[in-house]
Amino acid sequence: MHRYQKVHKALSDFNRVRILHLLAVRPLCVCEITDILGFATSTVSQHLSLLRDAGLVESSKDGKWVDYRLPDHPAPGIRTMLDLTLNSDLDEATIRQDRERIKSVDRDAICRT
Amino acid sequence: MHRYQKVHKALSDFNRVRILHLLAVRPLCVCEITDILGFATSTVSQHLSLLRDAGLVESSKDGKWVDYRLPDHPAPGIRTMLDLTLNSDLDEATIRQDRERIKSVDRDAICRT
DNA sequence: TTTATATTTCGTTGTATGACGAAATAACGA
DNA sequence: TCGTTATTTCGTCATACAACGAAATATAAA
Repeated sequence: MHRYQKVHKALSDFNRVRILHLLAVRPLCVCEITDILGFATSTVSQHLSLLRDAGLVESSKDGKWVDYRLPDHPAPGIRTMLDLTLNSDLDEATIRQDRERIKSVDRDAICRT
Repeated sequence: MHRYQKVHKALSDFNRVRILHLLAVRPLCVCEITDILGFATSTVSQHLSLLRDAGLVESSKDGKWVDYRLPDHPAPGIRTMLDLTLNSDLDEATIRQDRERIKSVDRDAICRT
C-alpha cells in the first residue's frame, strides 16, 4: 500500500471528482450535494467519507448538518493532486452543470422538506 | 470521465506502482518485470498496457522483446503524478527489494530458459 | 420527552477488476 | 519451413466497489 493509494482510488471515480468541483465553489452539507448529484444520501455519504479518509476533504458539524469543504492546509502531495483535479474538466458538461446548480441550491429549501 | 481518471485508476494499484519504480531504474522487458514481481506473464502484460493507456509508460519492440520505459516527454499532468509517485515509497520494503532485485536480473538468463 | 430531520452504518446486488492458465500472435533461430 | 521464445488476448474465478434502501445514530424542534 503506497502513500497515495487512497488518494488515487478516491480520484478514480468521476462522481467523487464532481463532489470536489462542487466543494471548490463553496462548502456544502450532505443534503445539498445529494440534491445536486441526484444519488441516494447513503451513497453520497460514502463518497464523502472516502474522500475524507484520503485527505481530500474536511468536515465539521453545524447543528444537525455536516459541512464538507476542501482542506485549508492539505498535505503537499494532496494539494498537488487537488490542484490538478480542479484545474481540469472545467469544460466538461457535467462539471459545468453541477457548478451552475450550486447557485440555486438553498439548504433550507432542500433539507427541511 | 475526467481527464486523469485512467491515470488515477492505474496508480491506485500497488503492483502497478511497483512497476513504475522498476522502470525508474531502467527500461525492462515483460519477462524481466515478471521475474521480479513473481506474477503470471499475462498479469504483468495487462498491468503494462493499462499503464501505457494512461500515458504512464511507453513501449517499443526490440526483437521478440517489448521494452517498457517511463515516458521521455510525458504530458504535464502525467509528469506531476509520476514525480509524486516515484518520490514516495522509497522507504517501503517491497519497493526497495524490487529495485534491489533489478541489479541481478539478466534478461538472457531469465528469458531463454 | 416525543417527533422530525440530517447523516452514518449495514446488508444486498450488480458490475468492475486483478489474478490465473490456455490459446493466439509475433519474431528469432535452426 | 518448423520449432522456440516473448508477449498479448481471451475466458474464468474470486474479490472489490458503487449504488441502493433500511436501520441506526445524532441533533434540532415541538
